[in-house]
Parts: sequence; C-alpha cells; structure tokens
Amino acid sequence: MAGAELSVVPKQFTQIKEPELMLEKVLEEEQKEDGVCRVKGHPGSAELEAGSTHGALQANIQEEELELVLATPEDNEKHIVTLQSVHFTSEDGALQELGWLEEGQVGVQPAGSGLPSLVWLGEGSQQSLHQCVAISIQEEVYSMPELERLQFQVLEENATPPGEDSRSAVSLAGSTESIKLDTGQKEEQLLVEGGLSEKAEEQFFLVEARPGEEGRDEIVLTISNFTVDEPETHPAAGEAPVEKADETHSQKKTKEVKRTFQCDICVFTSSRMSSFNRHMKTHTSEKPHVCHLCLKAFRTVTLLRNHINTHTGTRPYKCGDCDMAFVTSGELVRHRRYKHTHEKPFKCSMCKYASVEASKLKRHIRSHTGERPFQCPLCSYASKDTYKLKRHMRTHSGEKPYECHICHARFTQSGTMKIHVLQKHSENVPKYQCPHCDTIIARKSDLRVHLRNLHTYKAAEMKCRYCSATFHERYALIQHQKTHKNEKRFKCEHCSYACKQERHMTVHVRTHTGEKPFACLSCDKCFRQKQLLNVHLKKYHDTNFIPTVYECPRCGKGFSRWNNMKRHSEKCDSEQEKPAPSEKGRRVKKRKPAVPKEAATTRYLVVNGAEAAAEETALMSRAPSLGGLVPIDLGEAAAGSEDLDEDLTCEMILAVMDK
DNA sequence: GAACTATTCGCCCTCTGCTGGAATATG
DNA sequence: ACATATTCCAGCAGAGGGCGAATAGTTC
Repeated sequence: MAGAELSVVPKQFTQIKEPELMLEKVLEEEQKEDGVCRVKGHPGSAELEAGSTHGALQANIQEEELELVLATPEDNEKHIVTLQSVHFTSEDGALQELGWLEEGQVGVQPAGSGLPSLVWLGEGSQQSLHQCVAISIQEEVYSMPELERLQFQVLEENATPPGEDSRSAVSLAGSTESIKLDTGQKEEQLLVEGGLSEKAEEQFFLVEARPGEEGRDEIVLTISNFTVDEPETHPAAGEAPVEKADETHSQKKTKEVKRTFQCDICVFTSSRMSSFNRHMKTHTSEKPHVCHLCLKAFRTVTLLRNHINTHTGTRPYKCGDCDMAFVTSGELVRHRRYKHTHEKPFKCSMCKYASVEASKLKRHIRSHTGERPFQCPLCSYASKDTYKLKRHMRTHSGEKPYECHICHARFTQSGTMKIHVLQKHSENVPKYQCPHCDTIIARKSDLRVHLRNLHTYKAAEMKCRYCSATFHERYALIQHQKTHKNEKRFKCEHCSYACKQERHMTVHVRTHTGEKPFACLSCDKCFRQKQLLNVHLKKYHDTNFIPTVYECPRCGKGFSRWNNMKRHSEKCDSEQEKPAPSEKGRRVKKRKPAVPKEAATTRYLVVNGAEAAAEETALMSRAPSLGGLVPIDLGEAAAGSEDLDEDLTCEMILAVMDK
C-alpha cells in the first residue's frame, strides 16, 4: 500500500446522529434481523474495513461529539476518545448526508496491554468515500500534532482504494501495509484521555466491526447498546450487561434488533445471553465442579462427567468397525473419518490435500503460504506449528528425552531412536538394494544419496582419468576406470618396461637417468629408491640389525628367503640328515655374520629387466663414479611373482642379492 | 440450564528427507 | 602417509495423522 499524505482541514467535531438514526441508516443498508448489519459500499455510504477488535469499543454519545470509551480487558481502564471530525479532504457539506462515520472520522482504540489498536477512517466526499479501515496505532495519548506524521498499520489490506476523484491524500491502494497520515492541523485534537466523562448514566453502544464473509467485500458491524450506571461499572467478567429500565428511544430501536453480547475481554460475541454467560466463565478461575477421584476441577458438569469417564473407562461411543471407543460422539465421528470412512471434508484449494479436521487444513495451508507464526525466542527459527517449535527448543536445551532401552543412548526425537534400535539392535535389519548396482545400503535416505551421487545423469561430462572416455553418470565412470586397473598403463619411453602405478615408473625411469636421490649419510652411497637405502642402512650401519636367515636343514647354509632356501635344499645332496617331511625349514634369527671383505666391496644395482641391466652396465662404463656396482635384473629374480610392481619390497631385493 | 453437537486447540506421534561429521574404503 | 570417495549415523526439520479435551452453538 503506497504511503500517502493526508491533509486535514479544521473541522468541528463530527456530529454523530442519534443512535436510532444511525441504526436506521445501517439497517437501511441491509436489514438483518440478527442485528448484524452489513454495510456495503455504495455512494453515500462508508465502506468499513476493520480488523481485530479486541476489547470493547463503546461509543459514548453526547450531543455534539462522540466519545469512544475504551476498555482494555487487562486493566479495565477506560479511555475517552473524543472524536473530532478529522476532515481529510472532503468538501464542505458533502458529508452531511452521511450517517454515522460520515465525513472523516477517526476512532482510536489504544493498543492497551498488547491489544491492537483500531483506527477508523471515514474520509472523502460523498461520491468518493472510501471505506474506514482498521489501523493499528501505538498506545499513546494522541493529539493532532502527534498525528501529523503517524504511521498506521493497516490491519486489513484489502481495502478499496479511494476514488480517483477524491481529493483525499490517503491511498489504500497497493500492497504496502501502512499509510501516512499528515494532518497539518494542530488545532484539531484527537484526544485520548484517561477516565470518563463526569456524566453518570451514560449511554453506550457496542460496535464491533469485523470482516464479512470470506470473499465478500463487506464489513460486518455488530451493534448493541446498553447503559451502565457509571462508566466504572462497565460489565466485568462474568457479568452480563445490564439493561436499564428507562430505555431511550434509541435503545428501543436497538432492541428491535436482536442484540449481540460482546465479551469485553476477548472478541467473543454471542446473540444469546446464556452463551455469553457461559463464555464469561472461561475468563474466571471459577471451577465449581470437582472430580471426587482426583480433585481436578472443571467449569461445567459436562466436562466433569467426561473427565470422570476417563477414570472409569466409560466410553459410551463405540466404533462399530474396530475396538476403539470414545467419550463423545464427535470423537467417534472423527475417528471413523480418520480410520474407516476416510471422509475428508476440508479440501485445500491449492493442492489435492484434504483433511478430516479444519485445523489440519489450516496447518497445511501454511506450507503454501510459508507462514511461520511460532518464533523461537532464542534463534531465528520459526515454526509452522507449536509442536515443531517445542521440538526445536530441544536443540537449545540439549534435552534428549528418548533413551534406547538396550544401550541407553539418548536421542532428541523418537524417530531417531527408533532407527537406532532398528539398525543397531535388531536382527532383521532392513537393507536397501540399489536398483542400478550391487550396492546395499542400510538406510533409505543414504540410498537416496547414493543414487544422487552415483546414478544421476550429470550434464557436464566426466572424463576418465586414464583415457579419453567420457561419462555422464559417475557410477559408469567408476566402473570404466576399474577396467584400467590391471592395465600396465605406464610404459617406459626408453625401454619395454610397463607398470600399473606411476610411482613405479618414476623409480624405473631413474634407471635410465641415473638419478639416485637417496644418499647414505654414513658412507656416501646413493640409491634410486628409499627402500634400497633403508636396506642398506640396516645391513651395514645398524649394529642392532639381526637379519632373518633361513637355514638349509641339510647343509646349514643360510638364506634370507625361505623359498630360496627350499629350492636349495631340494638340490642339496649333503649327507646331513634329511629334514622331516613336515619341517619346512626353521626360521631362526642369527646374529649378522661379519661381512666378508668381498661382499663388503661388492655393490649391487638392482634393475628391472635384462635390458635395463645391460643399459646399466653401459652407463657405468661411462660414469666411473658408479663403478663397482653389479647390475642385477630384478625381473629375473622375481620370475613368477604375480605383482612385481606392487610388491617391490626389501625382501625381494634381498632375494636378488641372495641370488 | 442441561444436554448434545460442532468446532477448535493442543499435544504427541510417525514417516520422511536432508545435512554434516565420523568411520571406513580406496587409490 | 595422504587425499578422496563412500557409507554410516545421529541430528534436525517438514508434513501430516490421530486423539483428548476445552469451548461454542444449538436444541430441548
């Protein structure tokens, strides 16, 4: 709603016509026997748009002015709002033909004790009057100067915009929620005074304005009048309004219309005194009917009876289709709708959702509107219903009310605990088989993640790490890449050597380049592999190193590898006793023998393949610094080894050296 | 005013799905 | 040893079902 400035010209108090005339005027609009007058907008009338009307709004009619007696339920404090004709822009005389709320009127209900205030604006010329609107206003004592630039919160947004011919600066069109009121007329005052007029036996009438039926452009005015002896004797909670014997003419007129009784504490209204009285008891703590079994008190006999039924188990309304039984017939009907008939009278206009209860539909609609009325006081979270907020609050309190009866782990939600028990402590744990691969996943939600990550079509191509193939599904890519697994993808550009892992190729290439990045700090020897250096360090510079030696059971010769010893022993024709068939040779730790002088001077260079060995020999002839090394073809030594690349171990090197 | 009925509120529950950290597997 | 991917798992919120109970409307 676009903000607009409202200019106010000096004007005397709006003369409210005699109540009967007002009512007649209203009744002319639309005769309603029940006293609910529907005021429709048409030339000469003021459309009213009103929002919540908490608290009673009483118009204290005096001769030349209208005072609104404002009572707030909490403190019963009353205020008088002297209504002036806040003449916005209407032309003189144009409004005189109007009934009540003619010309510009502003009724103010202060937002006492948290109640929204109400401002009614009646404005414009006879031809272009637009509706009064309900506007929230801060609780203050207002004077016109203060109203010069007041921001009013419009409680109802669907107000009709003023006619274009109106000179009113008030614009209710648009979607913003506030209008700007700029009076500019300080001499006019809108007073909100504490206390009441000194006049006793004032006459009051109650005016409640609320939106009309849904979809109808109308406001329902509920009007009732009565008088009280003194303003302070405004009906208290639990008391019905008292009619005076000497009814005025206007009251008689009013009485012709069936009165409504409005609670001055809440918005409740009723056309029945009994309902009104019963309602007023809800505002008291009076609970005269006490359960003799648990001493719980109730307002009504019916409530007590229903309660006692819960003690006795009396449930007179039994379901014919199941074993359920209920205290009231309504509960049975609802139950049958839920469980048996599946009748769902409340249908969502925006989707196919339908519910058994109106409250469920109301809750559902919040999922469309995004409304979140329940704000967490500790964080920005807001919930769509009370339970979720309560559940959310556990995240602040740390409360974990649900405990696993087996392992006593605690959980914030029952569902979480249930899944825990199912997955951790149940025998028949459900598993979820991926429909696209062999993967079995424990949780459905994780299967969904699996599907999303591995089996979802991706617009961007994913390229194989090892070839030029591309895929749009990650699972297909992974499966494809596995086909490269046993390939010796890394081929030496200097020789025929090929291997599966790049790191092995890096080591191999050093046999061509001569690079030996691993140097022994003790003897200046250099190695192409760190493992070779480690073996060297252990063998020659670690005094605590005890090599594992496999002795031939026939001749006692030692070997560093068991299979070499075995091969030897099979050929050993020593006259020493044969080993027992079960004896595969003993693995004994022997103190490292003193290194023979020849061995100490013989340096081995382990290479892979005969070609590499030959090249190494040639290289050494060109590089004297490398002299003294004896190239050994590791490939030959490891003949029969299934996975040479990946098991290039110290043991293998030792085996070569054994050889 | 009692009794019955309809409506509304409030509470609790289940099911579902997403998220992120921990644990584990893999390269 | 390290990085990355995958699976496990608890936490948390969204949505909706179901029911007990309070309150309001209506009838007698």
